[in-house]
Amino acid sequence: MADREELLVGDFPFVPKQERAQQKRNALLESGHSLFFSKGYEQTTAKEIAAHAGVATGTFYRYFSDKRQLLMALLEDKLDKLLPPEPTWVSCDPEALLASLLKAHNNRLQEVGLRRVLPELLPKDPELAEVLSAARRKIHGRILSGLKHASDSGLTWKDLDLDTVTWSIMVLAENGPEKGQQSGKQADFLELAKVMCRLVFPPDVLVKLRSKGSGPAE
Amino acid sequence: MADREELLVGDFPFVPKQERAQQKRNALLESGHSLFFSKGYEQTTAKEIAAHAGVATGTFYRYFSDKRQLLMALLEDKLDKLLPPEPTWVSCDPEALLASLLKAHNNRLQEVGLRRVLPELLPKDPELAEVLSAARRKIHGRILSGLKHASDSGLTWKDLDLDTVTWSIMVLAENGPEKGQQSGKQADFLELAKVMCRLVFPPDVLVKLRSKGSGPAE
Amino acid sequence: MADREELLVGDFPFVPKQERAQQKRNALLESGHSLFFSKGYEQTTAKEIAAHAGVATGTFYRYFSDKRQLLMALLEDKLDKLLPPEPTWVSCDPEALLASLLKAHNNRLQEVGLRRVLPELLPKDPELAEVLSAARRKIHGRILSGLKHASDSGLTWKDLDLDTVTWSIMVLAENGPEKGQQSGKQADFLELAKVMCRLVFPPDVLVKLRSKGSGPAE
Amino acid sequence: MADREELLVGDFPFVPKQERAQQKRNALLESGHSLFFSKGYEQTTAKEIAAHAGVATGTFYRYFSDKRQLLMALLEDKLDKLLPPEPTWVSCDPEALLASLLKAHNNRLQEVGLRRVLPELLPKDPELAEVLSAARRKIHGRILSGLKHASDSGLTWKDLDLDTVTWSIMVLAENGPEKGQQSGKQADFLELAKVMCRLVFPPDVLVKLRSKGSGPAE
DNA sequence: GATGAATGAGTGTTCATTCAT
DNA sequence: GATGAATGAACACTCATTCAT
Repeated sequence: MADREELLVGDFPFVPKQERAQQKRNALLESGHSLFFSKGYEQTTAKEIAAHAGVATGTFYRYFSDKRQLLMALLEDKLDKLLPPEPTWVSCDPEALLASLLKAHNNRLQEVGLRRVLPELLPKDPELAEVLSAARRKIHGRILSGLKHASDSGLTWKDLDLDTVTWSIMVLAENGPEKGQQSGKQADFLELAKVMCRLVFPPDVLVKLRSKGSGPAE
Repeated sequence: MADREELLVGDFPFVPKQERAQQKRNALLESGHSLFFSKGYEQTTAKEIAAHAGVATGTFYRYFSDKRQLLMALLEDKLDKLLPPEPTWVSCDPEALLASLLKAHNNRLQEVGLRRVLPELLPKDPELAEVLSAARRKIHGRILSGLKHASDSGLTWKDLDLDTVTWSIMVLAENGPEKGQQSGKQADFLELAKVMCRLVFPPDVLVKLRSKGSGPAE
Repeated sequence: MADREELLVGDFPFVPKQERAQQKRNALLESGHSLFFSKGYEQTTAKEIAAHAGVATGTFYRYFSDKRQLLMALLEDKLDKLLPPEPTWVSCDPEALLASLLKAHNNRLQEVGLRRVLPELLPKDPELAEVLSAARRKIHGRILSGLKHASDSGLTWKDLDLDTVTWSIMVLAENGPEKGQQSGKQADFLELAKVMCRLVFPPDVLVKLRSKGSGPAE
Repeated sequence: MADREELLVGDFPFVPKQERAQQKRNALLESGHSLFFSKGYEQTTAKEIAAHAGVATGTFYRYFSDKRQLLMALLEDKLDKLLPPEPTWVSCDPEALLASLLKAHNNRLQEVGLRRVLPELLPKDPELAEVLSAARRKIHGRILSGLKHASDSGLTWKDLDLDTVTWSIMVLAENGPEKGQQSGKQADFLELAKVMCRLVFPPDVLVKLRSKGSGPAE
């Protein structure tokens, strides 16, 4: 890859093999990520990933048993970053707060970039599906837990099923505005946040929260 | 293959060629549909579709210029069925009405079964993407128009962006409960309908509508 | 093909089957000819030939065992027309006479149009090659015989091998000017005739022949 | 495959990769050449060429983008060898000289062996046709230029069109005796040379040239 | 460890030929 | 006889994976 320097300088700094290996592995992961993202999974060949990472084809198979495994590694790497923090619903301005959370979450999604490959693979890779499903369950749990806090404080609608609301929020966040090029208008994050808040809080609660001034954040 | 009728009816001399051809074409469409659905588009070969339909490889190419064209034919066939009617929001029980609409829509989606292939192909087939995008725009338009009616009658929230609400309803309907195998809980249609109605009507409006008596909707 | 008329008129004129068959056979031959000519042999499919002749694919195989056989039939049909008459060398103006013969021959070649397919097939079809070789031997024989007449009358060069001269004349005629688009200049038939005559007659013989007056040729 | 050298020389450690690759490329070229020659272009499959060269199908496509490209490479390789030197007409024995040139040219043609494929491909590959046409124009130019020299020295017939003569010589040389298996007799090179010389020089000029003894070559 | 040339099963597609109607 | 739908072997070409160097 870029080992020429060592040869010139001698074996001096002696970068531990493991570290060099890690670099290569990361380069491959990174290349896989960017190629999967831009061309899709099936359309990306192992050779391309290797070339893009500056290593030989065979090297690819030293670090990953196959293309699929690289994807799984990618997922493990990135999936944690995808997990949003448990949202705080009770604040002086839940709408604005939620909007900023949504924006941040969307950026993470964008950066992770797996939206490009997942739909292609989920249906035919049950293991992958399970991994992802677990992640979604985790997210679902966090949101639900946040809602329960608010609900326990009597701040939410009484007639809505919290589970359904949770699920709705998650779906709306996942298919967030950014993806919405397809549908006509680009709803912006604040409007989306308002919609979500409407599902959670009766309007008067929002007014009350706002009037509290500096509501203590969780 | 599909000669069963003759067997039952006896030797009615001539099955018109066109009809036989239609039968074969349909068998291929059907096979394509079910294989695409179960294995995905890329993983399904023309040979397999032909075999599954009980014809030879070459026969496939008599009826369709290639795999993609079969998919497009499938889409044309099914896309109209996918279009939901413009929902009527104003009724004595919008929630129940909406729930039944959602259920019907979901059945259509299920039957059409393209959810399996579309995610795989959309990113790499701009024409297909355009066709679908147009369909979604149409749906979006219908929902929005329905909401406007209700809004003009002063029945809706005043502080929510109709476009965003429309988009939210569409997204929620598309990713409806059935798909929710992935996320833990299966929200049922009525709960989902309630959530949607909350986005549209203030609770007191719903009460008023209900009290109006038995207005028959659609 | 165009049998609908009979059905309307009844069995009245009763075109003998053989004749109708001949018509179809000829239509197929003609279609084969024109398609082979314009697209080459391999590039022409049996289906196309049938369609162009206005009959069904299967009908093709009633009249010809396969594509190759149609070509052979074509050859037999056309090869006789290809045979030039034994040229008369001794005339008052051999050059002009030869030029007109060349022109006529070239027209025949053009019309027959097999130059398009023969090169493609000769190397891989020994039987075809033999048929053609026989034809060429026949032509060679005719030219040689003509030359011998002239030679016996003492009109030709004495130091040239008649066989080689014959062969040269044949080759030049076959690759005649028309084909010469490829090489830069388009030699015209008279110049070519002069060249051929130079191979046969010493210049003074030509002068003598010319002075003989108007001997009618051929 | 072609490692015989190593076996003889011992284990000279590294056969440079490039050299191994060249060997394989050459083996493929050679296989292509011999298969095209014996079976024709269309009848030869890439798989066969690979098998004949002792490599796998995929390897073929490492060295050549497709079958056609291998042919083009073959042509480039061989076309230069095909170009005859500008013939020297003025010598003490033009006939003998020409005969030996013809023989040499014929050997080259034979070795190149493209006569087998060109007729098959020329009509349907305009690029190939252009490449070949250019080569022929070059040859035509060389011959014509040689003839002009002789003509300027007043050694040639005055009544023949030089262009036509040039073209005739070229055609005769191209369809040289060797190809003449098809026509009955095998004219030999000397006789053919005599014929060509007759087209260029009046007999008395030849006598004069011969009597000169050691005529200076060009 | 790293390389990249080699592999060969697998893909979509064509077309000469057959055969039920 | 005539039809044209059906056949299936064959082709050019790709790519995940292996392995000699």
